[in-house]
Order: sequence, then C-alpha cells, then structure tokens
Amino acid sequence: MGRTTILPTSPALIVARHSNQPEAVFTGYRIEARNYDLAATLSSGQAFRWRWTGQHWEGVIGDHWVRLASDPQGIVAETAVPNRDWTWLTDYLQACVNLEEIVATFPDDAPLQGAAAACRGLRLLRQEPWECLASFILSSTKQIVQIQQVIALLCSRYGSAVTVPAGHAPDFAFPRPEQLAGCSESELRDCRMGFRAPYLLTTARLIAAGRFDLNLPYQLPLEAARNHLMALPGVGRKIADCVLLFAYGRNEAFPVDVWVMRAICELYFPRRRISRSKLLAFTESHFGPFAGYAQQYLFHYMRVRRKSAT
DNA sequence: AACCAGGACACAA
DNA sequence: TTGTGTCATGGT
Repeated sequence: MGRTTILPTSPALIVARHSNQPEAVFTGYRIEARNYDLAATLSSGQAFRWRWTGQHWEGVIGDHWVRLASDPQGIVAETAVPNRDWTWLTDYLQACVNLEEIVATFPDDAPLQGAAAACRGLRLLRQEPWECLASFILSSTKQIVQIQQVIALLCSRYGSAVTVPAGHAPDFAFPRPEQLAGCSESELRDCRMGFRAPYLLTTARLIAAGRFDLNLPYQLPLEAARNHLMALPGVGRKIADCVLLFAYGRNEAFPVDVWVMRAICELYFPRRRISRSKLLAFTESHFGPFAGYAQQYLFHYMRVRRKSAT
C-alpha cells in the first residue's frame, strides 16, 4: 500500500488513495519533477485542451480525464478511474527529460538566454500524433483561445465521452479519424472552423481509410517525415514542424509562425530586412539539436512579454 | 471598431 | 523561386 515504485529508473512514484466508498475512489499519482512550470507548459500553445479551474488544470489525455497541479515535489495527478499503468501520463508530460542539459546546448546569445531565463521550467509535451495533427490543422491564422474553443466544440460533438468524477461536467476524448470521417463538411463548419473544415475532413478520411500512415514520421529522417506530413491538405511547413516537434518528439523541428518570425527578426536581425528563406536557414543552423525547445522559449517569451506590456 | 490570429494554397511574375 | 490575394471567425 502506500508507496510503490513503478520503474527502477523512473523518478515517479505512486501515491494511491483508497476509500471505502467506491464512488469516492480517486487515484492519485505524483510525478517528481524539478524545474517544471506546469502552467506555462500547458498554456503555451502546444496543446489546446487544458483549462485552469482556479486550483487545478483539467484536461483529457487519450481517453483519460485528469486533473493536474504543481506541488513542491513536482506534479500531482488525479484521475476519475483508477490506473495501474501511468505511462500515458508520464509520456505526455515528459517530466523526466533533463531540462538543464537541454538549455545547456542552446547557443550562448543574449536573445535566447534571455528568453530561457524568463521562461524557466517551460517544457515540451509529447502528444498523440492524430490529435496534434488535427489540432494544428485547425490552428492556422487563429488565436489560441479560438483554437481551444473550436476543439472543445469538436470534442463535445464528435468525441466519445470519458469517465469524469461524480458530479463533474461531462468531458470528451478527441474524436478519432473514423468519427470525423463520417461528418459532412458543413457539420464541421458548424464547429466554427471555417475554411479549415475541408482540410480536416479530407485528412480524417485519408487516415480512417488507411491511406495515410501516421507511424511513418517516427522512422523517417526529418525532411522526409516533414514532406510526408505536408502531403496532407492544410498541412504546410509550419504545421508539419509543429506535429513533428509536439507529437513525434523531433527536437530539431523549428516551427516558424508569426510570433517566432517576429522574435527572430526583432531579436536577431533588428532594423534589417531578411528574406523568409534566409530566416529559415538561420534557424536550421543556429539553435542546435534542441532547436524545437529554443523555438518554444522564444514563442512563449514574446507572448508573455506582450501580455505584460498591455 | 479596425486589426490580427501558432497558415496553406493557387496563381502571378 | 518569391510575392500577393483569398479563405472564416471572433478575440482584443
């Protein structure tokens, strides 16, 4: 009872709580972690299904409803259903990666060091490829709050209900490709996704029909993996790089959106005109093997800086 | 109330 | 190859 270590090398340990009333049985789990800014990580535009209740972060990973909070030892999780295997959560949160080692590989320039210092504890998650792909197809020229709204609507209409704590509002898994493949384009447009609807629909149908292999990017070189994803409608360079980084764990991938574009231009090439291709070439050569982490620091740094300025 | 949002795409030159 | 218009929607 009490404490059980899962894996010999895992920093995580189980903290299970039991009750006599079956309805009240929740399973708790603590992930030991240093230098993990949960709020920054869950709200930094990688994943779109987390909401802050005032005390916890609530969301759905796969078909697991979960509630997360930081504590002095790391992260405490609470689920609606008891779990024996917690790898779905530890894989997702990536708390076992040594962030100090990663930041140490960053180039020693003022802009990036400043961003890293301002966003200490910001992590990259490891998401499920389909949800990540579909989410970023819906992300183009939309604000993060709007992406969250569209995805919440999509999940509530077409996702399967997941088990939630007694008395809690219903929550839903992200819809599987097969669940969207049967939709009409107008049904998806009713989820407020606008011109992105045909992109998502065609992509869902290709995957549901087994005509697109979502496992290939795991074993292809970066550029080939990127080209494979870019064969999908609505997936260009930026969205492909987001999926490679946030789902496939390709740490070299460096998605360049409007925020990162501004960050590079302002911080690295002030008062100079630089072509997009030169900027891409710069990002590929400058930031090292964990360029994707550097990108996330620059992205988040620009956004929190703007928020505090207004 | 304009401006802009984690872009992609077809088409022009 | 690089530049422009278009595509919905609604938050700030």
